[in-house]
Amino acid sequence: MATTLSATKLCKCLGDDLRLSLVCLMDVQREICVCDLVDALDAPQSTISRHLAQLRQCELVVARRQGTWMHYRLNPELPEWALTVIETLAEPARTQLGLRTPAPVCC
Amino acid sequence: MATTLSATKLCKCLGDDLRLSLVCLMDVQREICVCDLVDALDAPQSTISRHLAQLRQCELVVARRQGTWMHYRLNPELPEWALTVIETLAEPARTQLGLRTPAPVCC
DNA sequence: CCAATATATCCGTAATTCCGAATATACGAA
DNA sequence: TTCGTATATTCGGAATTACGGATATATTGG
Repeated sequence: MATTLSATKLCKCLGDDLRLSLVCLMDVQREICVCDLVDALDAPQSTISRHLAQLRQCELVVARRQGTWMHYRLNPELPEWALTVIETLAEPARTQLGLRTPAPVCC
Repeated sequence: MATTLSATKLCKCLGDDLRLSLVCLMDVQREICVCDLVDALDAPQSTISRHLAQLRQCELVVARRQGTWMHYRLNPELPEWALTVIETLAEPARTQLGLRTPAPVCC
């Protein structure tokens, strides 16, 4: 089910406030753990986890386990066009979505 | 109902094969009329028209009437980041969606 | 006014996506 | 093993979106 990333699929992933926020946060912080994501964005944990799963499934992000924590970051093997899109969107998205760069809280 | 374009909304618009195809075709051809779109993409006219309406409503594209024909093109007042996203996606999308640049047929 | 062409909109239905509480799982520490 | 914390998954229902045939509208030419 890990169909390779297509332009349409990338856009679908980014076409949701919460997922776009997640991706933006990962774009600033090289790596960020779920607890930080949960309290940076105001949404229940299950919702965030579900969206993270979706991003993982599209191979937009990868996760690394460290003990109980999961650290997420953008997939370093993203095709260049995908990365360009993300970085182009990051700035307008941050202001539009009211994201302030959160200081790493836990981990 | 013409809420200004946001990053999320742009992605939502582009997160559909048909709409992305439409946008790609407008990105190559400066201007293209509906009949050309209809026979470049293999979809019923009402479907294409509906998606065009959606793109119009998000202000991603603008239309110009010339007699019976409608000519569509990317909104020239698109914010720069939006245009960058579109142009970044255009190339991979074209091959992924199997779009060949169609020779203008009518108009 | 009428017919023909191009395009848009309506509308009922099908498909997809989203939500969040509840529950399950994974891991470290005691 | 048992507990506590962190995260993931399940599940049923709500909401959104997509589809396309039928129909409406707009425009030109006769």
